[in-house]
Amino acid sequence: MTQNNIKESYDEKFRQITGTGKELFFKYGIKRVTIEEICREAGVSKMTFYKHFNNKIDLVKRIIDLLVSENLTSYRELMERIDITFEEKVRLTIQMKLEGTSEIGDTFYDDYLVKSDPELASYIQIKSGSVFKEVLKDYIEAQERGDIRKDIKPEFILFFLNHIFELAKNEKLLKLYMHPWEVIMELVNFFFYGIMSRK
Amino acid sequence: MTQNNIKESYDEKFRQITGTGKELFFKYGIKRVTIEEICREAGVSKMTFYKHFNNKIDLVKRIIDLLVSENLTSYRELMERIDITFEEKVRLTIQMKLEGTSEIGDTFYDDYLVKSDPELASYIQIKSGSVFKEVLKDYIEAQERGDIRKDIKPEFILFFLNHIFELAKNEKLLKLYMHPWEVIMELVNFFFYGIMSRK
DNA sequence: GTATATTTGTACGAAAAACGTATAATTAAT
DNA sequence: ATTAATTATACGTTTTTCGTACAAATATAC
Repeated sequence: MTQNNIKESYDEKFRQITGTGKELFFKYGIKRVTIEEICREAGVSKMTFYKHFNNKIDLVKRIIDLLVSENLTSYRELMERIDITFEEKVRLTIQMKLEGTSEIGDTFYDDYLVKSDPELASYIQIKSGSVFKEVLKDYIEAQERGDIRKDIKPEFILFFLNHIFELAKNEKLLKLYMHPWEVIMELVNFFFYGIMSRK
Repeated sequence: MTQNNIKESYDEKFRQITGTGKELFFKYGIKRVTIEEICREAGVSKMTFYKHFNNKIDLVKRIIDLLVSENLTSYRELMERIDITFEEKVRLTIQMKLEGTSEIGDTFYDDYLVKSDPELASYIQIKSGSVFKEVLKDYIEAQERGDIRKDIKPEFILFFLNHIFELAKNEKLLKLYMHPWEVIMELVNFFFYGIMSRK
């Protein structure tokens, strides 16, 4: 029980920094946010920042770590449920993405600074890869069980899944529907059933 | 007709710069956007920028000028219509604001740089004041015509109108309704009829 | 109380970014 | 050929941001 409150205070600062860092990065992009700004907003001195992180890129990596682990946790919880079908699990996975729990790719991978920093880019690559592998495993299992038709590559499914939201932003597509979420629905249904009417 | 195309090219650059400047300022705020970035995005050299503008603040002022004049034009067009009642005109004015035609106050006045630069702040004050005066004049006339009840200060009306959107962002208010636009509708109806049931 | 761990504020030099200007070359219309 | 405008490059200056050092302050443990 020794030094318990001290450690808590230490972790609290860590959370404050990663929290406001995430917020500001999402809003303005990594490049436009300064360390001093993060400290100011987080109510933390600059020295404390450097106690926890080497530099801005280091902070970004820690934030990515947090996001990935949070995502994986809720993804696993979802996949372990036994009260819903596989199809419903996939639909919920998409909904999770929609609600913004998994912003890693969208926010960080498109960022200018990320693109110009090859080391950071590969870090994200590797992290994303680990998630990719886990999801892929689930899909291969689902295929073996017969939840997915056998004559399709699981990698193709993941690829399509990851690009649904980019497709949904396509202007020509958006014009065909009243609301943006209708486009998503259409794409998701297309994803499950193709163009054939259900028997 | 001499030097016509040259002038057009000149104006074209002006429009490109103000256009992308407006876009970037709206997205990230004035402080976070650099002149070089604007030039890059606008496809214009830095020298050309300085042919047209003295510095970033100068560009901001020109953008405000454009916004104000655009707003006034469409406002006047609206008020000159004879096919709709005064109430409908006011409702359309609010809708105009909603659709983002009049972003001057919301985007520029809240900006950090604007706040820290007293000269720019007063410039916006004066510009807003000129719009305010014109609208106020219309409302006094409407009051004389009997479109608005006599025992209310026209200045109060304008004040409330300018604060509707801030009110609509209030979290406690938002929780009471399903959609954000419902809050606006409620506020607008409250604005017209108070709490009394219509006879 | 004292000792220990952490945070803070200030100040500072170094590095990087952005600013604003000068100059010569380029483009395009007259 | 002339004129006006734009561009590319380079450059010195100013401003911002970075990362660190050190002393003071805060809070907990013993």
